[in-house]
Amino acid sequence: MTRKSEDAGRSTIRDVAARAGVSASTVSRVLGGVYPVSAATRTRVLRAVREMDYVADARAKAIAGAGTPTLAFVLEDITGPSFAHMAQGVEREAARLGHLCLVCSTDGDVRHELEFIEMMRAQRAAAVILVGGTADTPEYRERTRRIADSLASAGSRLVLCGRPPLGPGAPVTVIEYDNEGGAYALVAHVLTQGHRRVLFLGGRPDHTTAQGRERGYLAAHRARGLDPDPELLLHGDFTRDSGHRLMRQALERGLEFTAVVAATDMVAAGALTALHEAGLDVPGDVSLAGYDDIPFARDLHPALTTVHVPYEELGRLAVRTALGHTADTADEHLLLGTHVVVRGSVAAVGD
Amino acid sequence: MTRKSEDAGRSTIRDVAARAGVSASTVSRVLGGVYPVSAATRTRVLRAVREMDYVADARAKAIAGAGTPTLAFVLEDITGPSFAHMAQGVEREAARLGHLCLVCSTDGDVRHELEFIEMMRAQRAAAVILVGGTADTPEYRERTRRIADSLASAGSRLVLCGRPPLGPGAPVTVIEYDNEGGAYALVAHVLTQGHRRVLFLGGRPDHTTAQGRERGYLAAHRARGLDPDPELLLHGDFTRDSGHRLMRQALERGLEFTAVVAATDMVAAGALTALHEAGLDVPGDVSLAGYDDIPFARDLHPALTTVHVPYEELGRLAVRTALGHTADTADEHLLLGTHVVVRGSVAAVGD
DNA sequence: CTCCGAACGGGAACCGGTTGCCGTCATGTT
DNA sequence: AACATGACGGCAACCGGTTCCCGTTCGGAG
Repeated sequence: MTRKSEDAGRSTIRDVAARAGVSASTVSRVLGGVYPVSAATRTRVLRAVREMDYVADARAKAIAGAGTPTLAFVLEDITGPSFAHMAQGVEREAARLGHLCLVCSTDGDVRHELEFIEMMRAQRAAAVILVGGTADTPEYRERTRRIADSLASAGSRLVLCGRPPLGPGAPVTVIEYDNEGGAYALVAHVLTQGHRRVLFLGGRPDHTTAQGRERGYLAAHRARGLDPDPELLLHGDFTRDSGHRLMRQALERGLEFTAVVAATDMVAAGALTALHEAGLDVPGDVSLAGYDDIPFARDLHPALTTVHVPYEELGRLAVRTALGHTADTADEHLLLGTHVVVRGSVAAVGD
Repeated sequence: MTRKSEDAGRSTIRDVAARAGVSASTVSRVLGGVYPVSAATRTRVLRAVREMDYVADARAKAIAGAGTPTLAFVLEDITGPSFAHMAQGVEREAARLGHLCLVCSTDGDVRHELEFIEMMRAQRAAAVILVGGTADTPEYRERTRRIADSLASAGSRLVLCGRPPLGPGAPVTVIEYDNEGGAYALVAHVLTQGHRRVLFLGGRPDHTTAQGRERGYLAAHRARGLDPDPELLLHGDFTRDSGHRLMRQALERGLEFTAVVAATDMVAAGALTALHEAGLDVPGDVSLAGYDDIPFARDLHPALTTVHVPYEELGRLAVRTALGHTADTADEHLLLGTHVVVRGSVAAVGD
């Protein structure tokens, strides 16, 4: 057994110092950077470091004031394609800037979200990024605002990514994309094709993202002087299964419609399968549109007309603005644009 | 300005102690747990903690020997559906066990992977989980083995999740699923339907996952005394675009085949679109199968026959076994089973 | 009314780093 | 040859916690 030198990773800066025959401060200086150290000493120290396979403890560094800050993001479900793209944006930008990322999924449970944020505060994360929409209730706003204050006073910052602001005065950075505008444009496109009964497969009624898209759906109708049948406004969640179930129920109940707009591409995918199962042709018998422009949208048959959202960019921006600001920066709000991607799933009515 | 008490987050345990009129040790004891503290003192301390919104610095705790260990996972691309599910498994299990997760994507770049692992070592992560296959070269094995030793000697552990072992003696935990077996079963199913010229849309030739699936493809043929035409074995990567491109090229080159087996569902999705674009019917003109059973597979048209892989379970297991073992546990190797999911995209030949 | 032990709380050392301050030594000037 | 000067490197304090060890104080038993 070569225990002596093989007890590598456990070694401290003092062990390295001892082996190099210098003091701990000198090792720190050699590793740290700019302080003048003679070439001979530097060489000895570096050799010791290499031989012992020494890596400074990042946590000790952090506590001593050196060390790169960590940043954290909290999301509902990493397997959702749009979440995943935001996460990718966050992670890439953080990596580019040399920061580490902590990640937590909450499964949509507010209690988990709270716990995690507390942990992030304990970790002294430079910023906490909340990714994706949520149920918007008064309690939620009050709670989140308290968290924002708490983080701000600890020198950190809360970032809401794809989630609306909390109202004026909260120390929060918000990077959103235009749910309502995107849905408006999409539904306008569908109406332009002559459709008049457009089924909307929405999300949970209290979910901010779902609400925005629903508002767009309604606004597009009103702008043309139309008043959509309330029966055509269905609620579920953002999963593929929800789309499948809602669509099947709609067909069973004999609802009449010539087009379907789904709150997400996932929902649209499930709906599409339900339509196929019912023997209906898309877009021959009924048109279909989604929202998010996930990569898969092109591979549905027919390829899905949808709304493109710059998810990765959203994540990147969140990181950049979060790190660019200090505790007492005013609240900030960026709204990214979206655009309709026309593919084959929406046809003119009666074609 | 109520600066006095609002300078919350920045407060240390000594500040809290001062406000409660006790020593830092006492605060630590109240918060920490089991040491006997009188009810009166405890109350005073807890009130001070609440008033100051104090949270102990997790990094300081960690360095002092208390504190929950962190664990880290490194993957190629969080937006890949199968990676995302593994990530979800890792994250959920870690959360259940009260651990925090660091996450890094490498974009398939080995240099990034190395950098990140070094960072994880600096963070003194309890375990580093490498998620997903990789290019398997001698250098890779040697390098990874060095990393494994390095982590082991630092009291941490390397876990390979969905990636093959490094050879005997490396201090590594491996949780794999049976790529070859799954592909074998899938291709056997296709051959049973009477297909004899089966196009294989593979991944990168040096990628471990791709290799396993390719071996299964070959083995299934040989088991029936068949010798697949080498022309039918194509290489790309695991993306949707790769599947699309490969399929289109195959059609342009006039390759003859009655079925297509794709290395992943993503590849299959791209291939399906290319087949549709060429005016071919699936499974009428050509059968198609994928691998991974991502949620979307059901919503392709026709629904995709594929191989189900317990990705989330894989991630959970990785965490559990990683944390269950100490530095000098022998290397360990778990192989999870897979099974074929028959949907509509493979039909009997000549039907 | 002592004496003893348990319950409680404080001081100080320690975890593994960084950094301000100061002493030493070798050099370059005059 | 004496002196100023700057390059190096060590000591010790500090970051924010935990925990060992020891001194008080208080209660009950003898």
